Order: sequence, then C-alpha cells, then structure tokens
Amino acid sequence: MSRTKATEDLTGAAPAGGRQRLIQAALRIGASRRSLQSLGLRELAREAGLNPNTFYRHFGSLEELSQAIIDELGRDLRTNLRGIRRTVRSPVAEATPRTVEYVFDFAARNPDAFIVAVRELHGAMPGLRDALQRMIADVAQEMVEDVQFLNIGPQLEEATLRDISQVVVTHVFHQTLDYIEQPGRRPQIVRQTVRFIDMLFAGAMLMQTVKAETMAELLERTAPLMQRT
Amino acid sequence: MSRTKATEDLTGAAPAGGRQRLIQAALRIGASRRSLQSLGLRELAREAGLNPNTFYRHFGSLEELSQAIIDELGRDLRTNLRGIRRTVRSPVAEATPRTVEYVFDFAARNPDAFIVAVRELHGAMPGLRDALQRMIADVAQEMVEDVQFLNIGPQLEEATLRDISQVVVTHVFHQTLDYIEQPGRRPQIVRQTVRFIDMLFAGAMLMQTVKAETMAELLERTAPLMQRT
DNA sequence: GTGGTATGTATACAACTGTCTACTTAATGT
DNA sequence: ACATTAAGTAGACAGTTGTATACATACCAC
Repeated sequence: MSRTKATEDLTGAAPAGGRQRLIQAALRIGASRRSLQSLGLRELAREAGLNPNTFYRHFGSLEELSQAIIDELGRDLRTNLRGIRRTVRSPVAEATPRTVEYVFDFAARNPDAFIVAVRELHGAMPGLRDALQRMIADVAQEMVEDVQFLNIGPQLEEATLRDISQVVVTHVFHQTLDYIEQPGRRPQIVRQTVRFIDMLFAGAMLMQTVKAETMAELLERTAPLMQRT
Repeated sequence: MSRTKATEDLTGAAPAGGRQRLIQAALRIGASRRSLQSLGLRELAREAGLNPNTFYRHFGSLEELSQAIIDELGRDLRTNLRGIRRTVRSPVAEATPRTVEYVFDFAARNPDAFIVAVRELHGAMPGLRDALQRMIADVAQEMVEDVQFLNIGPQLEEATLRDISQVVVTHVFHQTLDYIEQPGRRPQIVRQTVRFIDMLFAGAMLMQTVKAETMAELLERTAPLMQRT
C-alpha cells in the first residue's frame, strides 16, 4: 500500500514552491481579469494548480498575499533603479531619458505586476494603497537625491524639488500602463514623458529664478522675454 | 383577497425610481468596498432594497450599469464646467485656481462617483476605461479651447498645448482622490496643484521661446539667466 | 530512529451567487 | 374599455465560495 520512493505520487506533501506559484497565479489573474480584492481563493488555487487549503499555509488573508506581491515588486524596482544610478554618470542631458526608458522597460518586463500595482494604487484595500504610496515616495526621494547629486537645477529649493519629484514619479508610474498596453506608441510615450519632465523642471527653475510665485507674477516679470513672438 | 387601493401592498409593481436606486447603491458599494466588476448582483439589489431580478429590467449586465454611471458623471461634470467657463472672465491670473478649486469642490460633492471613476480608470473593464479616457480627453480639449480663448501663452503650439492639457487634466483627476479623502490637506492640495500647472506652463513657454527641445539645449541657451544664483 | 514542523491533499458543509420561470400591478395608447 | 408594456416580486435551481476537520508526506534536529 505504501509506494516507497514514488515520485509520481499525487497526494501528500510536495515542497514545490507553492507560495511563489500562488503569487504568480495572483498576478496573472489580477492583471487580466479582476482586481486583487475580488480574487477568489478557490479560483486562485485553481490557477496555481493547488488545493484551495494550501493557500492558508502561506498567507492568512488575500490582503497578506497582496502585500507580499507589492513588497517583491518594490524590492526589485528599487534594486534595479540603484543599478542604473551607477550607470548614468553621463551628462545631465542623458539622466532623464535614460531613467525614464529604464523604468518603462522594467515595467514592460514585469507587466502583470505593474498592471496590478497601478490598479491597486487607487483600489479599496488601504494597506495596499499605503504600501504603494510609500514605494512611490521612496522612489521620489531617490530622485531628489539624484537630481541634487547630478547638480541639475541647483537653484531649486529642496521643497520644490520634492514636489516635482513626487509628481514626476507618480506620472511615470501611471504612464507605465500605456507603455505596456500600447507597444506601437512606446517611442512617443517616452518622448512625451521626457518632454513633460523637462518642461516641469524648466518652469520651476524659471519661476524660482524670477522669484515668481504665481502665473501672473511670472508673466509680468518676463513680459519682454515671453512676448517676443 | 384583493385589496382594492392598497398603497401598503408589498408585492407587484411600484414604479419608484428603481434604476436610480440601483445606480446610487452601486456608487455606495463601489466607493466604500470593492470595485464595480466584483459587484454582486444580489448584494447590489439588497443595498438598493430591491429584488435581485429587478436589475434585469434596467440593465443587461453590470458593465452596462457602470457605463450608465460614467455617462451620468460625465454629463454633470461637463455641464458644470461649462458653467464656470462663463463665470471666469477675470484676469488670466484667476483662471487656473478658480477652475482647479471648482473641480475639486465638485469632486468633494460627488465623492462616491469620483472614487469609483478614478478606480475604474485603471480597472479591468475595457469599456469603462475607454469611456473614462474619452471623458478626460474631452475635458482636456475644452481646456485647450479655454486657454486659447483667454489668450494664455499665445506662443504655445497647439500640439504642445494639447499634451499639457492632457497631463494636467489627468493629474487633477487623480488628485481629486486625495482632496476627497484628506480634508485637512485640501488648501495645500489646491496650492500644489495650481503651482504644478503654473510651472508646467512656464516651462513650456520658456522652452518654446528659446526654441529648446531638450533640457541640455535649454540650459545652454539660458545659461546667463539661470546661473544667476 | 523518533518527533516536530512545514507543506500539501481530500472531503464536507453552510452560505451565497447568477439566472430561469411564473406571477402581480401600474401606466399607457388607441 | 381593453390589450400591451414597463416595473416590480417570489421561488427554485445548480454551481461556487470560504472555511473547518482530518489525513499524508518530506525534511530537519537530535
């Protein structure tokens, strides 16, 4: 009755990476079909080719699984971004396009994770949203440090720089979805995104240089320059 | 057996606005709990105080209901935005803050609808996403016309203006969530958003004036101006 | 070897789900 | 006056869900 070394045994424990298979299955379902919170426990196990109860061995709830996904994504992204920071010692002109291209390519290589992440950033699970916002804030902080280190826009106050970075990172994060889903427009998306960042920096530097706080002040003080059309 | 004019009769038809009650119930559930696609037909009917089957009298599917919600929201928003366009004939300096404040207040008055809309913009129902993106594109187009009419930044090429408007409208749309959910930070959110728009316009106008396409070109040609720190 | 722990499976159950069929009533057009 | 249609309810069906209990196997420390 007892098969001694049967590898084809279908019951009993098989210490194959069940945890990872569950995560991958969740990403697959989350990216294509529904949001993570509407994920069915059984549907998930089915997709992963596991018994429904196996889920409980690894996670206490679906939110816990989602957290694990975000953690993993964040870790990967941060690591790779640190990698590119080393690579780009090139002139100031190259910093933005290189970084943007890298993030987009990274997203294109992990499409499911990014689709889920962008979706859950505005989702209904507070824990997940907080985790994602923290991740974005961290990346923005790294961007602040990079900009200061590379000496781009030395005039910029740190507070302004922080605001800009936050907006830029958030925008790029959202743009990854278009980049993933519209392969034909990818070069255009990269171009527009870089241009957007450049314009934002240019505007911030200009307003700071002219010490203008509002649009009206800016137009007053740059009248001779701007009206030269 | 047959009550002749019984108003307290519990069975049979009661032409009360069942359709509207279903929409409101969907908004309530969608805003607080899950995304629209994970909405349960029975759960929805229960929340609306109706029989599950009543749903089929008005909608063929949950996607159809969602479409109705977006249509309604879009109609309201466009109408009100057209209203404010008439009001703000004040100087250029007032156009941006007034519009931003108005949109935020409108969002704060329809929180459920906006929470659902922002969520579904990145959701898994393609029809809904397209409808929302079209709505955003329409609002952006109106913004282009307003900017041209009010003669803000006449130097700007229409293509550039379109790109900027798209980014601005999308950003404001996303920001409504923070505005709704963080009442304490509302003045700050308005200030930061207006400042972001101003900086973006300033940068676009500057780059166009100096005929710079990239950051490097800009820094070259404005070196005497910018380095004056 | 022996016992514990981690990982996996099988089965069972009550609750809930979407949808079908059938019935009731109010409003409406001719 | 009457047939049609729109808008509602009731009840039943099979399928799915989350979870609890019980069992099986691999690995690891000692």
